[in-house]
Amino acid sequence: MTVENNAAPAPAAPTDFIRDIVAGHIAEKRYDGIVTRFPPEPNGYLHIGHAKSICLNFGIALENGGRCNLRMDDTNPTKEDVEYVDSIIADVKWLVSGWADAHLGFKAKGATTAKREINGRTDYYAAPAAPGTPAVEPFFASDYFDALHACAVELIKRGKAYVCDLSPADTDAYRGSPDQPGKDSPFRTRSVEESLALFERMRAGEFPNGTRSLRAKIDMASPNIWLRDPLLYRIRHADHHQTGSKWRIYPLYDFAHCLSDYFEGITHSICTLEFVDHRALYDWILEALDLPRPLPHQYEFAKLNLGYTLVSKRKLLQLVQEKIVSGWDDPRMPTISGLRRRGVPAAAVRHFAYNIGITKFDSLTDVAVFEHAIRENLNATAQRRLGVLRPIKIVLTNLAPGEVIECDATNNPQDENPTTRKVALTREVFIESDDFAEVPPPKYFRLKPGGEVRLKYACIIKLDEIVKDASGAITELRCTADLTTRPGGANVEKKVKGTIHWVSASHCVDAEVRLYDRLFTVPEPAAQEDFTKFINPRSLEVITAKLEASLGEALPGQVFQLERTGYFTQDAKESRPGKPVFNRTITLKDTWAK
RNA sequence: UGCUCGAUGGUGUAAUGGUAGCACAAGCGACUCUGACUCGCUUAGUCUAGGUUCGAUCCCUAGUCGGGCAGCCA
Repeated sequence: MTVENNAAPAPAAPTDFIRDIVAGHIAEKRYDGIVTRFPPEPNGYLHIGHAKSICLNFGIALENGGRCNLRMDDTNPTKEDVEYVDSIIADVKWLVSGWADAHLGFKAKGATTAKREINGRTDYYAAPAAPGTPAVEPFFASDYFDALHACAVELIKRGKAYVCDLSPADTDAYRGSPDQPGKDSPFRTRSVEESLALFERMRAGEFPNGTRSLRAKIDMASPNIWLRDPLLYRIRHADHHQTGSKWRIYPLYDFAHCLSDYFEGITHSICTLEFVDHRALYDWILEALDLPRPLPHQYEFAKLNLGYTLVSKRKLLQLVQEKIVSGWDDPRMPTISGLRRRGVPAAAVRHFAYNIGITKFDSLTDVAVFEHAIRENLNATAQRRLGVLRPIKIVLTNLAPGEVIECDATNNPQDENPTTRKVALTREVFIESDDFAEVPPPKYFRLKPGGEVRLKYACIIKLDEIVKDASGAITELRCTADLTTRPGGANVEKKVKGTIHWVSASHCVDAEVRLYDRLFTVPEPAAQEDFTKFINPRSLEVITAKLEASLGEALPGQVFQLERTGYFTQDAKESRPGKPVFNRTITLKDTWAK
């Protein structure tokens, strides 16, 4: 069982230029309801950049009582895989869970488009699953291959598309360049009948890859390159992860996407800025088909750039393939699955997405904004525990061997009515080696020769003696515990400057702890010629820590604050009973850092 | 040098013709049985030049700078 953390308050709904547009459409009653979609290609794992898009699309659906369809944009069989389909479903569900689940658009398993007539015009509609449908799944663009094919045939019949025999290289050459108009393909004037026949033979698999294509007949001299008779279908003798060997031709993005949006009744098709130039084509295709229902429209926003982070499926794939990280879900990865494994709560990701806003400005977001969202959430929700990362032994000489003093430790001081648990104080305890200095720097609050410090929840101790071995290394610190400073004792109110964390040497568990740091040493790894040269050599440090005994039974998915140290979660993948593994989600802020 | 999108403190984002605000970061201070949290204070901004207007971050013109586009990828 996992414990989900959605307890932190949700931020107020943001406003931005896209939400303003939607609000305008609602005011003028332009659509029956608001339907958005999140349409990843299943060729990699989702990352923090996708989370921004998910939060936007689901947020708009949620705020307007609408729906956001999850759709696999799987029109290129050679790059896609079911592994990715499965991970995307899991990641979207995780991110949306406890927030917009009710607005997540899935379809009945196996359902595809329904063909129907509206006012004498042919229509295709892909309905969402009715409430209570037992088996559901995401929408797939590949579900629409039949409908898409019919639309392509219709376009040919209308004289708006033609089969072109130009090779890929010649197609390129004929396209011209941004400042040079293209020239018409010699096949542009081919008859409708001939194109229809050839397209059918393409579909039947009669021609090799690249020998022919279906093209829209628009304008080879258009200043917009995407209007220079763009390809609609290509021949691809490849099996598809959903449709098997049925198809030998596959639609391209521009043709499939606008129509998939239309089939699903999408009202607002939101994508990133690199598609601005495609919008004219999006509109052209839908308008060329004379479709009976209201048409969707495309709106673009700037994708996320995050400091010290890579936000590109292609580059993340490279990290995985070159084994620079352990996998897509390596806790250092900015993938949703990596963040989840790291211990980042979904609510923190959502809060972050809301905080950064939606604009058309190509910005670089400071990773501190993300870290703040994580700490803010975890501070409110995480149970506190004691754990020592780099132990140094203390002997409390006035406690008898075997003597156990039970102390009440607060689980979360942020709670309105905080609960407590028992921790054992014994003769031998560990403290953090950072919390002792034989030669203390200025303004050092912690344990030092002749000094006093409070063991949190226990009592004040005084350092009497430093014991060293033959080589001069410190083996233990001998201290006296002032038990009158315990809660309820005569001197509880005694103030010392430093309060430190500790664990009993006899009441603790050893755990492998993985200390993660940022993966890159430069703010913009993507801007480097070779980002693999800027991997942070200290992005992972593995230590054996001494943790409070209760952490031996920690639940995966639950994030704890090790007091004064940071937030940690049990590794869902590699932690084993009796051999726990913890991941550091993030450190606490440290304003004393030397 | 075609088309296209953009530019507000260090960073990100509000203000759409009427007091430039918020968050993060940074600095200082208070509090503290977490050098955390919280609280208070401080530093710091409308790319440039014209124009319209009583009034311009906002509208117009020109410029400057930056992003994107020439896959049979999405």
